[in-house]
Amino acid sequence: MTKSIEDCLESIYMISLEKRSIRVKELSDKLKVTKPSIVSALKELKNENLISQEKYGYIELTEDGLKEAKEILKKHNMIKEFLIDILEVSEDSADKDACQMEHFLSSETLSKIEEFTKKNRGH
Amino acid sequence: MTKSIEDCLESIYMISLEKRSIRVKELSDKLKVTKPSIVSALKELKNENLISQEKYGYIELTEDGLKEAKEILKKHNMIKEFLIDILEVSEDSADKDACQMEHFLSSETLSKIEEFTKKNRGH
DNA sequence: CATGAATGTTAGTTTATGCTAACATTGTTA
DNA sequence: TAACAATGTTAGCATAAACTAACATTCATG
Repeated sequence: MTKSIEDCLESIYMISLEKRSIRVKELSDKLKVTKPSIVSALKELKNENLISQEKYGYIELTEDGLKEAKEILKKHNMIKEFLIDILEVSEDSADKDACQMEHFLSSETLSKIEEFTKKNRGH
Repeated sequence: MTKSIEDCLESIYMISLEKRSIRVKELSDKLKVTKPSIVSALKELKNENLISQEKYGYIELTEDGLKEAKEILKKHNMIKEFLIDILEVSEDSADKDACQMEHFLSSETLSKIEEFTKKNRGH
């Protein structure tokens, strides 16, 4: 799965935590890309059976999609927590940077970040 | 300047620290991309007057290119140092991850990383 | 010094990610 | 309920970054 498609799945899940219906427009606003860009990401997510959507209808996560999205968000939040709690980065920058880092950081660095945060949070 | 072009400039500088002559082949080996990919990056670097190269000849940094390259490498090393000294990531992963992070990290996160390393190195 | 190996270049293709313009559908409201 | 606003879709284009295949040049050595 590519970065843009993963971002889209992640956003679908994040929105789904607050409201039942998810629309192209909301994703387009959240991710700050145009609606056609969202539509093409959705097409791929449908191909991979991670979401379902009737034409012109609402977007829903499948069971697989939900599982995948949870993992992505978990990683995102882990990095964000590190940036905010350890490095004292502002929430905005932390969110933006975590959104990039989540896509390529080595598993080694990822686990070192997690470990470091556990040990040093609150110091 | 895009990521791939910046990577190329950075590698030219790194190689230049060890030997006088820099060739397409060395860059292609170092960056693990094919020679045509290097050639197209070099073309852009020439356009921006950051390097000079005669056809089929050696690659040299211009004054501007040297300045730019030094800044890029400084950033790279700063991130790498953080990953190694603070998070205790292996050199290989640190190098690989720093090479990605250097391209998009917010200036805020960058300066927080630098600050944190200064304060905590050796603890 | 001729030839083959190494290196450099060009042209063209592919994939990822974005965009705009044009059009289709749906929803709202005067 | 007709018309317009909002939303969704399609088609086509642009750029970045990679690739392969084919070809050009240079170098090294038999």
